[in-house]
Amino acid sequence: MTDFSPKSEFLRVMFERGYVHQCSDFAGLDALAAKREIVAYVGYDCTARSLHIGSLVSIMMLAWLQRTGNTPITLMGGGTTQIGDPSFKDEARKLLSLDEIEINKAGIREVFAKVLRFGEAPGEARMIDNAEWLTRLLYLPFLRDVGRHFSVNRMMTMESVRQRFEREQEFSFLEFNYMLLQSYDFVELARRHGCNLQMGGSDQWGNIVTGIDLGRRMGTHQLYALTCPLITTASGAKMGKTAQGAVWLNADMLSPYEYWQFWRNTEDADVGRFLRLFTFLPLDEIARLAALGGAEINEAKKVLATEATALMHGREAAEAAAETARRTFEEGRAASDLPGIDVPAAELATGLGVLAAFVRAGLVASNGEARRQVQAGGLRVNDRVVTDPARVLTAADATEAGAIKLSFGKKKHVLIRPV
RNA sequence: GGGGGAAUGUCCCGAGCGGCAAAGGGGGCGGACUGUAAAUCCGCUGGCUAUGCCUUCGUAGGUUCGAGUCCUACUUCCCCCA
Repeated sequence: MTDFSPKSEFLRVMFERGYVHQCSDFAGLDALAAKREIVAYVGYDCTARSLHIGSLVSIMMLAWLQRTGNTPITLMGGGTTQIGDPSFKDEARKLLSLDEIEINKAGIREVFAKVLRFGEAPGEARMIDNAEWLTRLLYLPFLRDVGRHFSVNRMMTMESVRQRFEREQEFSFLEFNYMLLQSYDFVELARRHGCNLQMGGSDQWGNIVTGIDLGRRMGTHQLYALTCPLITTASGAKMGKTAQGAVWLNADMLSPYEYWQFWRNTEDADVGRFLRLFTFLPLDEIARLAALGGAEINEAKKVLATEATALMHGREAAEAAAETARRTFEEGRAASDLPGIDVPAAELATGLGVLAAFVRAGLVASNGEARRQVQAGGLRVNDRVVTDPARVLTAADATEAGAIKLSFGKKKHVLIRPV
């Protein structure tokens, strides 16, 4: 794989930027890409109201695919989500109701229009839902047409599920069918839309090549697999976890400001790699930024944060987030567009306990935690460390900007606005 | 079908001779040092109207002044024999 030098622009970008983990046939895929004839899909199950940055690598792959003249398909898993992918899972996830799936699907759809151009013409992206065909399958015909091509023996030896069997953990027949459905999706997309490539995370390798196999047995054109590596941070942690949980892509789940902050806090050693994976900046520019040493690397992190945020939330929101961060961290002022909560003026008039205020702002989970943080010196009001847990906030604490700034640690700030 | 073991702080692992808000890790959070980084060191890591009160150890009962700890039944999981 390392000595392969691609002729097509698409594969060249994939290699240069670090998107490639495994491919079923580099040369074959390269030939298709050179003719700009790739029609590639990535499937997204509707397990939450928004995708998180775990899905971002594959979204970027689709974006590059389109930018290099090929055709992307985003497949919503309206059908497969009703089953749940067992790959590399310790236990079955709980079944989602059809209503939940619909809500999630609606939330997830939004993100793709930001990096892909949709339409009907060649080279324009399609959005398809596998519920379209999966919900209409008839059991016996499906078993006879598709099921007969699957070897249970072989499926049980697949890496993605082997642990489940080895540990003798429950593996339901429902889950067992996921692989059949995903494989069938690939065939269906090949037939309906001329799809010839499925991309995804490295954990999807088994499911994807099984689909290629099914295609061959069911007489489609040649299908291909291309997977990207699972992204971890330089210090080995799974990427995309914050105190609040996952790093969501939708603004209603995680504000652009917080999203910007996530990227801003990237480890030094990851800056170059993340710039290549998560921005469209040219490689020479990235090389220059990644070469910055010592404190100067912070400039590169700001570029990363702003570019990555602009991709998901728009240039304007990204610049605003950058500016808020600059005022907050570099000037130590209370930028007015920090996250904030409204508190009735009447309540402030009678006095609001600091502990309760921090809980209300969502910075700490309980009064008890707030109390402990006071002892640790982790809470500040208008940049002054809180030392007295009995302290009461009143309207007099509002600064000239008209708000009270609560800080938890060095990085989390919330404004209390009297209304 | 028979025999033996296990379920602990709702993030995970895990100690716990009847006095336990319950050892120790990991993870997470805060503080110090830095550069909003990493590494390192220190602290915290049930709730509350808080020198006290309330709720936690698979579920439901029982013994006891007092139960995570003992007894009974049930649930789930693991191991051995058949």
